[in-house]
Amino acid sequence: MLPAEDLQCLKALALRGGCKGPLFVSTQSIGTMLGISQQTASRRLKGLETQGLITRTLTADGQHVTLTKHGEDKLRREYLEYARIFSEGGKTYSLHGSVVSGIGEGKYYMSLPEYKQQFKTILGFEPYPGTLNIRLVPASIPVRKKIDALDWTRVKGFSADGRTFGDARCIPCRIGSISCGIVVPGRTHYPEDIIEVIAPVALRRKLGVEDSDSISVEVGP
Amino acid sequence: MLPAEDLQCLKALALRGGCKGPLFVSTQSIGTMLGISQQTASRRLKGLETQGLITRTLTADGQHVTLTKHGEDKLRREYLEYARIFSEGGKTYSLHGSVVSGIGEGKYYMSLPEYKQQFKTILGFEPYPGTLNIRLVPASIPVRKKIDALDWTRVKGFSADGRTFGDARCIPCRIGSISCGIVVPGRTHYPEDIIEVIAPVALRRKLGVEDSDSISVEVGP
DNA sequence: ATTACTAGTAGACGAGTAA
DNA sequence: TTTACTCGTCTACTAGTAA
Repeated sequence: MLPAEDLQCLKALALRGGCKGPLFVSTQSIGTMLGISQQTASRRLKGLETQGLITRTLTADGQHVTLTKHGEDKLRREYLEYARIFSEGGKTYSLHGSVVSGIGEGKYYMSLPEYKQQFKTILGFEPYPGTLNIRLVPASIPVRKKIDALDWTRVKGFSADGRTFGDARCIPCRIGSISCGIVVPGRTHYPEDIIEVIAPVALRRKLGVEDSDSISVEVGP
Repeated sequence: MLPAEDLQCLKALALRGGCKGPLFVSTQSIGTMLGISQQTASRRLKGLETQGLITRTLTADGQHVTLTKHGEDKLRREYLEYARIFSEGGKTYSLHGSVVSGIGEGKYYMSLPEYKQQFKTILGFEPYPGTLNIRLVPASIPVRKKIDALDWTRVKGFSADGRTFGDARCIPCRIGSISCGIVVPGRTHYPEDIIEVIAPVALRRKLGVEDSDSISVEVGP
């Protein structure tokens, strides 16, 4: 396999136009570009030439470097791998954790018609009055943070009975084949390792889970 | 800047799904994947964690690795650079060389109406009877080879006066702002450092060049 | 100015091994 | 099984310098 430093150097050359025509560089400029010494840059270029990834013609004040077809192919393969990371795969995120008990607040909020109606619009189902609280495993916390950057829908707050109910946000998700939603209260400082899931059915019963059972939630298209 | 080996490791993790959820790996498996030892793989992962590019949770029989937002951003930046290399830039190739004299064959062939008509169809102009021969600088030869892979149009051979005239191929190009074409005879073994350019005008006169003057040709959309 | 050699050295590597 | 420590080796780096 092509060593990582060689790939880095090859990419830098391509980025400066080394695929499209002879690129005038010096080992000094390459060195500065990659944060290595002039001598190391010299060795790097010689190595790339030996591997048939570039061709060089030395002049008195530098050298003309061009990527060969082989060199360009190596980069294209790399490019396709990055494309696989970001484009393909459908961007479905998985959260893993275990069922925990909330303090029953979720149940109360989900019974309020003002919230209920909004969730129906956002998620396409009328939520069962109750939430399933899940404590994420530590490894899922960074994933949860990335999910934060996705398209959440705002749930508007309201006033009723002389009380103020705050904003929240919601995103669709799935547990197994059940369409659910993750709900996060608006302003309150919410623990980052807990998520609250709502669904059209009583999840605990439907899934046959109880506290400390492990569970997975899928988010994304 | 992120060391090349760290980037390589981060990419490998992302490729296995480390962006989308906790990825179960062992330092051994990472080592095998990257062609390094278990110990080095361990160091690599610890390093990535220290830099805030991944989070890890160790278990008895391996570890769960997840890319952080920061780590994913690093890769996305890299991806965009590759995209710049391959998508952007219009894929205009530059060939550099110096004017040389041919043996007058080009002039003869370009005067034959059967060829003339085909070039008019392909290039959109009636070629001046004569070709400009260019000897490429060594650095341009790999570029020429890449151009070989582009869309050439076949020029059909024919028989006339009891002689057979062979196939050729042709691709549009530009010298300065003049629309030209590169012509390569079909079967004959043609020197790889020489190209023949045809144009609607007498190029030597129009450009004011003579033998050994240097010249650039642009190929591509 | 360049490239790239030699020399000396710092740091990365893998083997062995503990936890 | 794992992870990751120590340790000895050797690679790969930079400085100096020739061409």
